[in-house]
Amino acid sequence: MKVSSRAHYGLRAMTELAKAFGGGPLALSEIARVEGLPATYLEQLMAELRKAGLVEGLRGLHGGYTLTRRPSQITVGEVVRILEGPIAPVDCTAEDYAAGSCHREPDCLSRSVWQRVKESIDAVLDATTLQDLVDGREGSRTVLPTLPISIQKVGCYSR
Amino acid sequence: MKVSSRAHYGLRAMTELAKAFGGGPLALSEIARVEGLPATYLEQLMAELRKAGLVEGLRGLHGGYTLTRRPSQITVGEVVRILEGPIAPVDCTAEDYAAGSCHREPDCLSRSVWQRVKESIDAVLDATTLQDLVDGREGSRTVLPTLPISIQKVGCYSR
DNA sequence: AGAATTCCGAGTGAATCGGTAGGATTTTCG
DNA sequence: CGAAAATCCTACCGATTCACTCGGAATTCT
Repeated sequence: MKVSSRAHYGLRAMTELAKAFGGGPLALSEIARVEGLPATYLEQLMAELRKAGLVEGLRGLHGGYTLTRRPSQITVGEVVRILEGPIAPVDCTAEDYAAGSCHREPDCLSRSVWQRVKESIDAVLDATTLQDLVDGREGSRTVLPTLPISIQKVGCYSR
Repeated sequence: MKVSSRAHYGLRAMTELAKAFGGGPLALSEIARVEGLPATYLEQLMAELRKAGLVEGLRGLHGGYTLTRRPSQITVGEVVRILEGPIAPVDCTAEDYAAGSCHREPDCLSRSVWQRVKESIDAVLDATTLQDLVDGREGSRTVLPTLPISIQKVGCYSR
């Protein structure tokens, strides 16, 4: 249950861009220096974030990267999914999983718990924006959909 | 954010043992057949679960494995941690992480979100017992400690 | 005795991961 | 213009990990 360094590095780069938001573009070399990341590797990650439309690159002298949206409008979930692929502890919990394509599904007892794990990860990642991270705040977005009932209970009991 | 096949297979094997609990020991070959898992690979996983004290093996004819505790007293979290290692999206969220050993910790903005991801995964895994899976029920154990506030909120708002 | 089973440790092929290398293109500035 | 600084693009690569196999020893029941 580790997150790849791709997602980890990429998110760190995005927090730097969030801090720099409003000023000019931030050079990749600068991000790499501040965060202590290998520049050429980070280059690949930025390319994917750019293709996904989260950042744009400006070439030439004084070039660099900028966020295409305000930091409060970009969730950690977006960033992670681009670099990490879909959040799915097991294949049959991925969004693109065709119901029934695992022939064991009818008598599979373990799927439900992985499904709840996935949903709870999604909930955290989608509730948190880059701005939240910069402000050192917990996730500010309330996520509406189906949450694990066991967790909802705990939340309510706690009052 | 995938779970290894070790944990996945191991949990499936444990659900079979949970179903068989109370009867005699269940042979590994039988588990492998029913679950469609490679027997010799599963053998390794069972060895780890045995060394951890979750199952015991009985050799010889009509031998096999049995759970050492009732299925309602074994959580999915225990099983997964044995086979998967500690749940930690990034190293600095592991239990054995010495605070401050990552020199970037003071200005690391991303750690908090990984910490909340870890806690929410733990919450799901520790709330669910093998008996819950057999009964097709959600996690029955309420987990007391610190849950992500954002999620608690959602739980309460939903009433 | 013999069959069925768990136990044990080494080995292996392929995939993935984290990272590098080299160069082309674009932009700014003197 | 021409040099410097930056992004873009594509291929490669070494190490590790992963999922799995193999061979055999020890144990237990019939």
